[in-house]
Amino acid sequence: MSALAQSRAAELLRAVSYFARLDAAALEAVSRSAVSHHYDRGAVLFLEGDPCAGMFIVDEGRVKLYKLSVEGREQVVKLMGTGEFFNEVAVLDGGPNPVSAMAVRKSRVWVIDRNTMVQLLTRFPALSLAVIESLAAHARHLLSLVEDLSLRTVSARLAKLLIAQAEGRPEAPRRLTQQEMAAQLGTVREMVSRGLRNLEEEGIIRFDRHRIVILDREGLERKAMT
Amino acid sequence: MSALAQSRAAELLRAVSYFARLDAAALEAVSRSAVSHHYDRGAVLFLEGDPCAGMFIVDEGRVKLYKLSVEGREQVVKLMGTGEFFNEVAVLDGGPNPVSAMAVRKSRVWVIDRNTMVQLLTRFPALSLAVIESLAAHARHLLSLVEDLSLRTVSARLAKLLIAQAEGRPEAPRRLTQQEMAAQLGTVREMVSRGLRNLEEEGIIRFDRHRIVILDREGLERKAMT
DNA sequence: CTCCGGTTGAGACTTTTGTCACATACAGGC
DNA sequence: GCCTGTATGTGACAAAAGTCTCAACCGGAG
Repeated sequence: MSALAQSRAAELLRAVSYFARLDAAALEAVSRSAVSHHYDRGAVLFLEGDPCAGMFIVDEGRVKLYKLSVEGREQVVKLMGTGEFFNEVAVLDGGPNPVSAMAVRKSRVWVIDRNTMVQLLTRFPALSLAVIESLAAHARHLLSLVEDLSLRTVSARLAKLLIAQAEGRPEAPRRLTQQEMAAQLGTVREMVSRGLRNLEEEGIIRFDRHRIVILDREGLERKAMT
Repeated sequence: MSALAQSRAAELLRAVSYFARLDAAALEAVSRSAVSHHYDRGAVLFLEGDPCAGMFIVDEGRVKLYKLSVEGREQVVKLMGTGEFFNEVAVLDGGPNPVSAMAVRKSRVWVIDRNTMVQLLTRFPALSLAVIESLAAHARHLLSLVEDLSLRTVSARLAKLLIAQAEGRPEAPRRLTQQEMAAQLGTVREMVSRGLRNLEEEGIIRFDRHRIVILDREGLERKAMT
């Protein structure tokens, strides 16, 4: 938890996609306000319902935003990677954090407290545009999640996830455990296990020592729509 | 589809909550750009997947934003009333409309096409703040919808809906059909019928000639959390 | 008053999803 | 190689949600 050296901060921030269009003054102001935090895998950044924890920007690592049911089932809302904002909603409306956040691996983030962020937004209109873009992307993602949860079966959601994983990075085979997939799909591990088994029996996927190989992309896409 | 007389438009816009803080110049610019449309009950304003239909502001009436499954089941995403924005997401990211929109009763709306809206946003930073607020509210609502769909039973969602209806307007008894409730809850009419029946048997609600009366608010809230 | 469309109540049944309980299987650490 | 914690496969069930079908009800329009 240390203030960033100015030049270093500005340089890092420039790499953040949403900040790309900001002028030097704005960048400098943002970097002066940001505090860098570090979290180990599994560390909780903040909890849903707590007072606004401020604006977060991922520098490096991976953070999951999630909700828990009373019985302890987890729904992952979104995974945030380098250069992405999160918790804008609480910052902007002043309400409590709408979700919980946990590092899924060693991560470094910048935090800007709510008051500071609000001032920055009024001083630098270009920053507003950056936040608007981030919010719009967030909203579009949530709408698609609502559609999936309400109108698609678990197997269809699973097929979609496999497709997304595949095109996300053809190389970086960050393999998810079935438990992680289940949390993203809003179901339980067993359903994922059975879903994968079915896809394998139908010849749509194949397992190469625990890595999933897509044999029939067409078929998978067909599954994904229903 | 007619351009608004300037003074009238500005006056109406001033009543829109999100525009409350705008100065006269901004209001004037917005009103000059807005075109008023009228839709009868059941009319479709735009469809999901079509190219951005522009920014919409409800003047009067009620518009539902919804998604349809391939089998035709409907999930209502949000109901928009007087003074609320919608379709900001498509306007801001330039993508297709993320949902469909239909008037649930005779409605009048203002429409601002995407290019115009983008120009307005850069010219009037205060307008950006208004859009940000609207987006944040939208996102918070969607997060709660995701939570409900993924982590709550249909009966819990129903209980929540009854509570929301009750405090929405204690007087205006806009009564929903079971079909409409089902579409909001992401389920089918029969489930709503049974859910209501159960609540009645448990003495939590009562029917006063098709109007629902809450007898045990506590009990209802208990149902709503599980 | 009567007819008619939209709405509601209900039973029987199917499908989907989630739970429980174990048996393997696998990857490192030692 | 042997342990051990995590990850996975699976069957048997239980519960939740959805489908199908029909009867009954209700509130205007004519």
